[in-house]
Amino acid sequence: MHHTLKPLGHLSFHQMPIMAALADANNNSNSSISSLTSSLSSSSPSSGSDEAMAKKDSEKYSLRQRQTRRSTPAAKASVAATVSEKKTVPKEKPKQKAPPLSKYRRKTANARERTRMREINSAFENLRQAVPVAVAGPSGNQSPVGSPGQSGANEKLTKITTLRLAMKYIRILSDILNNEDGSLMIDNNNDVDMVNHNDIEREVMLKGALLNETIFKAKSPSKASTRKSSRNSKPNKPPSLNLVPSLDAKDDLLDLGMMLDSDNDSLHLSEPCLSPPLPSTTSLHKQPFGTTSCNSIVGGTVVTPPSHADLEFGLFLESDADSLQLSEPCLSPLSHLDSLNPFNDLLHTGFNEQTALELYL
DNA sequence: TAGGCCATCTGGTCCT
DNA sequence: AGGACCAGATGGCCTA
Repeated sequence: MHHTLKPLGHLSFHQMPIMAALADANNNSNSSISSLTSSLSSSSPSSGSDEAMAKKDSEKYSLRQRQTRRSTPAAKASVAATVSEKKTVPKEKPKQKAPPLSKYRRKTANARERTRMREINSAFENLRQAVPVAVAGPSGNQSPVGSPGQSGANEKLTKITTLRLAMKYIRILSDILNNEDGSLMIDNNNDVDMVNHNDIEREVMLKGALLNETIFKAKSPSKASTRKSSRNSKPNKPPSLNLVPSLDAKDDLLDLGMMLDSDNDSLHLSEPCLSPPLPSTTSLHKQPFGTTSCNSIVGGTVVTPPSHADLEFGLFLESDADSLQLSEPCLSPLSHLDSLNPFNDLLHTGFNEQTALELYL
């Protein structure tokens, strides 16, 4: 895989402490999810060894592990009671099986389950709309069908294919945004092949180029040199570790000011349709692309403020509670980063760090 | 006909 | 207690 741990940083700026805590709390409890995600990532061309395949097969059908009880006081007490009980009473009684639900409750439970599944399917449908047809292009090993309305194919993407394509699409967009030199090189040959054969992806690449160009222009030589000299006057220091924005960060706000207009709700580029979706209220986030980031300590955890990579999801994708859509016509939806992060829901609902990472990779 | 995909039912587990 | 979530089981539909 070309994607290393680096992208995790922009997944977890807000959620890193939460994710770490979740990873800690959910330790050893995510086997089924990880087996799912490992099977999802099996579309990667680099995951082809027989050993790995065999392992995946064995994982695919593995049962989920029983979760250890949460560390609530009541749970702790019950665990302690169980332990002491085991010590004193070697023969434990077989646990009484819960009686089956009444007909009424079984019916209502089924109805709820159907509703839940419908919501999931609805979210999948939104995701299908968001994934352009080309990501499933000829070089992809997914089914050769496109998103509805974008091609003549009437076939619907399966759920698993939709997830894979979404991951691939995000990867493509991330690759584009990760290239700061404007060369738009994508380090995944397979993705390059897909992108080069599709209008939508070409458009994305073009927008990426415009974005890079805009950022480059914004840092005009004269201003850049003056700022550079002022920066050079400061003594070299290690990345600051505090909660308030450092002087460097404030300086960087000037950079941002060159590029951004602001209304009450959002920041946007003076040039239309190319604004990074920075939350206007969070000064820590107001760093221009390509600047070095300083770290902060939040609750004893070192948190890396977002570089441009932190913004890459938000640039192209718009997310609400259960949908993920391309923002149109502009690249940026101009709303808050949290709401734009397609993993936001995952990160706030019990996914641990490893799961989120595997999903992203 | 086998295999993939899906919807639904069901029981277990966790959480509020 | 009841709801949410999850995964196994099952059967229907479709395609190669």
